[in-house]
Amino acid sequence: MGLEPFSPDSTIFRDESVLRDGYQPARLIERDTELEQYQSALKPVINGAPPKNLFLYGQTGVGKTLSSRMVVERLIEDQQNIDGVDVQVIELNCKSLNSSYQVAANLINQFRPPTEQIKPTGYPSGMIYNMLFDELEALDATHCLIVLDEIDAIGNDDDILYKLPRANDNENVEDTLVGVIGISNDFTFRDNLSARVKDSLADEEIHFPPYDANELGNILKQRAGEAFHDTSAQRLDDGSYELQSDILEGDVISLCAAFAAQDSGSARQALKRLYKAGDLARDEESDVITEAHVRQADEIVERDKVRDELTRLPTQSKLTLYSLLLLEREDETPSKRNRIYERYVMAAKRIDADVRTDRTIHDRLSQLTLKGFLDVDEQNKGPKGGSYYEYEFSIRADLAQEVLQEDERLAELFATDETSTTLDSF
DNA sequence: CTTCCACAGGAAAAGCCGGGGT
DNA sequence: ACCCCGGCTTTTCCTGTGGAAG
Repeated sequence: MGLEPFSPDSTIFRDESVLRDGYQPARLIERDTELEQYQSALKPVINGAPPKNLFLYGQTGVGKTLSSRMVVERLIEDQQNIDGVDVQVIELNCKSLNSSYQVAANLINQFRPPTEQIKPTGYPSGMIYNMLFDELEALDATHCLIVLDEIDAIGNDDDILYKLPRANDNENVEDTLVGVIGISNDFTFRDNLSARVKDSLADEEIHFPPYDANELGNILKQRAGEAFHDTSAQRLDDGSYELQSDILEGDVISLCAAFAAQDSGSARQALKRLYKAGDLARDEESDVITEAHVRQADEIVERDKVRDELTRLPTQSKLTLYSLLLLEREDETPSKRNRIYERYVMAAKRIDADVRTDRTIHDRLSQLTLKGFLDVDEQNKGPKGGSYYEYEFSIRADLAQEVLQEDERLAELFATDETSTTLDSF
């Protein structure tokens, strides 16, 4: 087959990395209140006082990590001109760390040179904290701020969130003033923290609300100005942006913003759509990004997201979906729980999975509905039928089938299914 | 210091049943 | 009177921990 030669873009993207995750814009917009709050919460540090412990929370893609990084950078820069204050900051993403122990071990390794790294397991839990305290004590600094991103990953084991904020009070560390900044996507995480942690960790809480369509629009304009050819963004006095572009058709930005606002209020989601729309235009060798590209991009992004969530579902939920898929094929949807359960039992037996009771499957169905995969319709026919729910797919059935087929355990259901359609012998 | 086991605590599942709307 | 929803309680299962034993 003939390959097209690679050649750099001349029409759409000037610098597409601007639209990627992790790009740090020169200016973080639409988060003024939060930045201000954050900065003022760190003021004690500059005055040489013990730092406050902070807790930042809000959904993904609302600027928590970026805000934190910017404020911290600014702090480090400014403190250089101030005598008697020397701040060190260490940042740790706790995403794949699910215990206090692992967080502590990783922190220690961040302090140590590569030759003196410790193993991530094996030490008594008391010792690991002492090692961490020793490292903090030995720091050549007056303050140490520890930023723990995605801290909700550590789950219920919140020991370290008690020990670190209290390190000074308990005289574990005396020469360095320690402050903890926790960042979390999970609203319930804070509530589930033990009382002693809640007390010590959250001197101040900063809430990051989702962006509205207008705010997302400005963020997109700001980035678009850098990302695309023949496009420039101008910041106005009121903080909003004005865009001039030969690449982006009129409603492209506001449409991306609207889709993302409706979906989650996440800047990441909005940027993804814009990026994807640009991709589509490039693939078509179009000179402009049109509204149609955005609609198509939205569908793709949305589809990928659903796909992702579906893949992660436990086997029992997938079996439940499979049952509904069978009914859909037989034109029996919407369908009530009993009918779904019949199919479920057969399917579960066939792949040798545990067969749950109908009560449990009922719960699964509610969950799936809550997640937006299914739609439910309440029926009530009185004495000659009673009341019950009818379920049907809210997502496209072929997408569900696609994902289910990829599941190892469910694969054989489809394998036999292709050759003989004996399943509807009931 | 490792390995093994027992135990606890929590989460998922099962079981129970009153209620709601027609 | 029909039917099953959904809250509540009980049971079972699972995982992680700490302590004892090798």
